[in-house]
Amino acid sequence: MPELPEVETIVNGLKPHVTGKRIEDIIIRNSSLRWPVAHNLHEILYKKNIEQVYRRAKYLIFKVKNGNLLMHLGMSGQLCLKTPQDLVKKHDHLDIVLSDNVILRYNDARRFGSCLWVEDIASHFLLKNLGPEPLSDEFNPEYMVKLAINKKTVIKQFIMNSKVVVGVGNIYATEALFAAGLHPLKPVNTITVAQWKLLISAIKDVLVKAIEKGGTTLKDFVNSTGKPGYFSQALKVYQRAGLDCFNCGNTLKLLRIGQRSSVFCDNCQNMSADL
DNA sequence: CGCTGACCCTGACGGC
DNA sequence: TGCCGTCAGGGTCAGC
Repeated sequence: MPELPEVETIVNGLKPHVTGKRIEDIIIRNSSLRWPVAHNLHEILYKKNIEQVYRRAKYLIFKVKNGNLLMHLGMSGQLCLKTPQDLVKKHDHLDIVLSDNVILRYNDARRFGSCLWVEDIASHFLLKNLGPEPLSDEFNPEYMVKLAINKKTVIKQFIMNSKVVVGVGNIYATEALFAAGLHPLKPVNTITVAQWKLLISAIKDVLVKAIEKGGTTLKDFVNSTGKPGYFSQALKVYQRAGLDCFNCGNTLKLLRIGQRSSVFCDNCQNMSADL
């Protein structure tokens, strides 16, 4: 469900309602997420103040005294602001009850998400090997050229690898490759500096625009207030296999790359080194 | 070390 | 109406 723009949208929505609030209760209805939710989470967090809320990769981080609550939404996770009057629904696995009757409610049908207590973010095994943020200056052509030397990995899997760069999931990888005119199966050691420049700008551009639209709702993405995002209307190739390319009119093709579906235009997206 | 595929889980959808 | 196969925005991990 959520890629970087969706998590960013949720974090931005939560910030004003959560920052500075005190944790009054933790209700765990189902602890079997990607990793088991600690049974003593209540004791750890009780009466602690949420000092800060921010995003790293696709993780949401709630900073409190002496540590952090690290959350990931997996494919189907939702994190919404609720009140005590809101009914508990199917797959509402976790409530973080805050002062002023604010409830942060985690819902996740597939339970691929996680909720972990982490004392030191920098050294945590889930975070310490992550690559740079895609919207940072660290994510630049020189960095990618250096990483791609001698690697035959195909470009789509490369940009979706969080050790290379974080936050680029299947939707935005697909869209950025189309925008940059690069075939998703192109080996990374054949990509020129000019092509890296084009691709990196395309990734930054698609992520920024998606954040501006409040994320992409394909099926069930909602922000912290339960509203959808509107970037799906701007998608050029994702979920459009078999339809006409907006650029050239050719039929868009579908491939499976690393168990993920990949839509592309074999006329506009080429394998060669020319631009 | 790097890459591939299996796997975690529920739900929606299409074909029969 | 139901059963079955397939697919879905994520990421880890074993095995080669």
